[in-house]
Amino acid sequence: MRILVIEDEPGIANFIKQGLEEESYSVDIAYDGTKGLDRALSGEYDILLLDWMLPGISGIEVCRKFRKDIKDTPIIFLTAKDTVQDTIFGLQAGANDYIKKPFSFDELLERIRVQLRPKSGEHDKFTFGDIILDLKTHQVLKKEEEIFLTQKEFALLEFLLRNKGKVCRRTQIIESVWDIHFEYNTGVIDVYINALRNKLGLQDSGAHIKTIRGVGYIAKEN
Amino acid sequence: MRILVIEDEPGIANFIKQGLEEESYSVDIAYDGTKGLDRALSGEYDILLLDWMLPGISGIEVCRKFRKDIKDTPIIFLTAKDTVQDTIFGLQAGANDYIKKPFSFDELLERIRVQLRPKSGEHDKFTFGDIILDLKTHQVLKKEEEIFLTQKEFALLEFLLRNKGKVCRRTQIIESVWDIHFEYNTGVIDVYINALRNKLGLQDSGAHIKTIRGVGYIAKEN
DNA sequence: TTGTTTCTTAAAATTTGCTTAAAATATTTT
DNA sequence: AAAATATTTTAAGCAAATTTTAAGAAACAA
Repeated sequence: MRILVIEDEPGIANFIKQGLEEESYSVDIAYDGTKGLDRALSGEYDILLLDWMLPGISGIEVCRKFRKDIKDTPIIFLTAKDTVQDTIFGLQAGANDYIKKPFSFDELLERIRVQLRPKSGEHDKFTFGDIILDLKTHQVLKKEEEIFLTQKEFALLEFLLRNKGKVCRRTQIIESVWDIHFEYNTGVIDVYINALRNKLGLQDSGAHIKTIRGVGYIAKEN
Repeated sequence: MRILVIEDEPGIANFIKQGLEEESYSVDIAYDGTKGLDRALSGEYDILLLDWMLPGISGIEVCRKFRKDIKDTPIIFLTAKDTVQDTIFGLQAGANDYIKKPFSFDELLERIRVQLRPKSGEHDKFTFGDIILDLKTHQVLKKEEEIFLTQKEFALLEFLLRNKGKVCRRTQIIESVWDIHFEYNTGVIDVYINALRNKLGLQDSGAHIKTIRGVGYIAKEN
């Protein structure tokens, strides 16, 4: 993931760069608006962190001009203190989020993750014991042999494996796999978990789907 | 952590409530602006989720009136679709953040965490002697090994550890963990404390749950 | 001691999940 | 278009785990 920081104060810029690199993002810095806009328009970045007050063109100008060309790269504004008004102009200019200085680094990280989340589908293969789920070919293999899963079964398994080792709450599952964002009272999840467990033959595979009562499920390797 | 959801659509409200409770927040719902404002002004909440369109007083009015009295409780607006303008009014009225409907539950969670973090160091891991409680994976570990706790056991331990070193009164416990806000005469707490002490094997762990007669319990490290 | 509070245990009540089968939808084939 | 097939969802009975109640034993304070 490539991040461009457009920020004139070297102290802040380097602080951000260093921190993000520790999180294994790849970070470039531009120290003024003009250079920043140029680099941003190269289109090689996944997200922009944009200071409000900049020499050259102001942050908001950069934002506006950038948005004319590139619509989908998220922009997060780094606004000074209390200027709600700035924030507002920023949002109107096409920013996706804003964060007030001084901010905690964790906060910045979470903002970035929120913006990056929908896009980041890095993996195209997941392993689970002796089972392999391949997103490209949309296949599930167990020791060379293919296990045929239906759409929903596949989607559910994919979700569980994206979160391997972490608890998948029922609400998360119903959101991600079934795309139901409000009320639900259904036992579908149970039925599909059951189907998965049967089809995958998990007994001897070094993996299992554990149920956590009252919460959800977790895909675990032994 | 107590959260008040002010939202007139029961479907959405309950969905949020359920999801947040799975994350072990304590959630109340108000179905219109007037009631919502009343409850919010009681000052017992750590964060407000506020719908824009409400019967009674509008969300923005609630926000404005609330901010006159209480400055520091974060407010997150749940705004409909694309109305940037609404967002902007919301921020001017004193909201801290906004999230567009329909939103993914994960995004809401991160927004909430971001708001809560600076205030009281919202952790996702707690330690207690040689025991680690992990909120993300919903696991309790003791020297690499997992200790399986039920929902209530987990919630109780979490509450004790959030208040590590501080006395937890029985009323507080029954309110936060069992969500009982009135009279109670039950021995559940005792039963669960007992279960915790047994399951956690606290003898040699450098930690213990001390009972304070007539008052409650306290989780202490030696 | 005496009365109160907490501990411990076991059983009752309740909730939650599993498993099936059948109903409702979608998709493919004829 | 109809029939056949496959997928997805609902529903219901059963099983199992969790939660709560209750009651006697133990610990504590006065």
